[in-house]
Formats: sequence, C-alpha cells, structure tokens
Amino acid sequence: MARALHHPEAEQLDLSAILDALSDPVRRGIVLRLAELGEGRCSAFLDMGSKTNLTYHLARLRESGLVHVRIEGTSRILSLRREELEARFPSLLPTILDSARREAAAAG
Amino acid sequence: MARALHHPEAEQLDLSAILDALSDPVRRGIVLRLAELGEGRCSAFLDMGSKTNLTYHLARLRESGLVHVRIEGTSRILSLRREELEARFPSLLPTILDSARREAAAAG
DNA sequence: AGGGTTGTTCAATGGCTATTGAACTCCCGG
DNA sequence: CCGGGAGTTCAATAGCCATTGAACAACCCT
Repeated sequence: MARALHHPEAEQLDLSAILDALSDPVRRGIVLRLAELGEGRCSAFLDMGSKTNLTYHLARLRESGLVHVRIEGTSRILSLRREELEARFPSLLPTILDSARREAAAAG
Repeated sequence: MARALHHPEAEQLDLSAILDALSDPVRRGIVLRLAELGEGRCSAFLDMGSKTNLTYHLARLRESGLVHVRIEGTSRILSLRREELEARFPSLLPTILDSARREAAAAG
C-alpha cells in the first residue's frame, strides 16, 4: 500500500474535476453516504461495487479533492472535504447532494 | 436539417446527465454565456470551438435537458431551461454557474 | 434560380472511463 | 510468526468522449 496519498490543495480544486467526479452515480452514492456518516472506511461501500471498482472510484474522489483519505492500520478512512469545498465553491456540494436526495426520493 | 429536435421531459431530467454535461468546460462556457444573453444562436459560440464541435456539444446540452433549441429560419436559437431545472433541482444550475464564475474570477 | 449563410452528417481518430478477476501487499491479532 | 482481513496493483476489455475535415442540406435574399 502506498504510504502517502496525494490530495490536491484547497486552492487547486477544479470545478470540471468536481462535477465530473459527481456525475458518476457510484461516486455520488459514496459521497452521499459519507455526508450522512461523517466518515467511513472503504468497506462501508462494498454494496456499491467490487473492491477493485471501489478502489478506482475512491481514487477519483480523492484526486478531485472531494474526499480526504487517512490511513489507519489496514483501513482507510474517508471523509468529505467540506470546509475547503465550501470556501472555494460555496453551496456547491450541499446543493448537489440535495439534488441527489431529491432525485432518489422521486423514485428515479 | 432535422425537423423535430428531441428534448427530454422535465420529469425525466437526470442528475448524472446534467452534471456530466456541465463538467465539460466548453459546454459550461456555453451555458454561462447563455445565462447572460438570455438566448443565442449557435454562431454566438464560435469562439469556443469549431462548427462541428459546437454541433456536438449543443446536442449534448439539449439531450441532457439543460438547453432548449428552437429553429428559426436557418438558425437555431438556444435558451436555458431555467424554470424546469429549478423545479426539479432547486438552486442547482445557479449554484454551479456561480461556482464557474468564481473559478473564472480566480484567474484559474 | 443562384449564392451565401447556418448548421448538420459522416467517418475517423486517440484517449479516457468503468468494470472485471487474479495476484499481491500490508498490517493486526492470536 | 503466521493467518486472515483490508485494500491495492495489474492487464485486459468494451464503450464512450471530444475533436477534426470534408461533404452535405436547409433556408433566406435578390
């Protein structure tokens, strides 16, 4: 396992990358759950895809700057980078998550 | 030229499709300009890409439900589907456009 | 009817995306 | 120290993306 994980700086957050990350339903599902749980390890999302597939999506979320990943023993703990996102793109994440919940509620 | 253009129904607006459409800088630029102008024909965006390329991006914007296209003589007039988007996903479009302006202002 | 403007269609391109299974690494608990 | 749980790496796949140039179609004007 890699020792140090790369995370983009707060000032480098890129709107295209963020929207692209959130345009995938699996990734949006992960972010949504993370918003509810506060944080969670990879295995908390196994119902959304295979381990390999999650590794892929989680890397994309991390590289886009949406989530922070901290290593703890053999686990990786994910959390949303809420404040940094809010500082750079106010209301963006909450609004998109609200839309996602709304769509889910509409039995889409 | 095709006679009838397909537009998704308001209730069919899909979040993945919308975010995907807005994740591309060219398309976001078109939507941004459209938000300022109210409406505009295809040729109003020629500084953003070749004619062929614009045809492609405009089709994607239309198919995602973000823009409405009306035929007028040899021109096609585009406009944002603001109310319908707002009804289904409140604040989504304005917030994303705000983020886009913010990013542009930050000399990205 | 002819010519120009407006925008489309087509085929082709290179590159990225999401997904998979098998093999692997790392670390913790016993 | 070794077994198992957590997650990664790799190679492969099929499919979509954005972009291009050349050829075409529709319509308006004179």
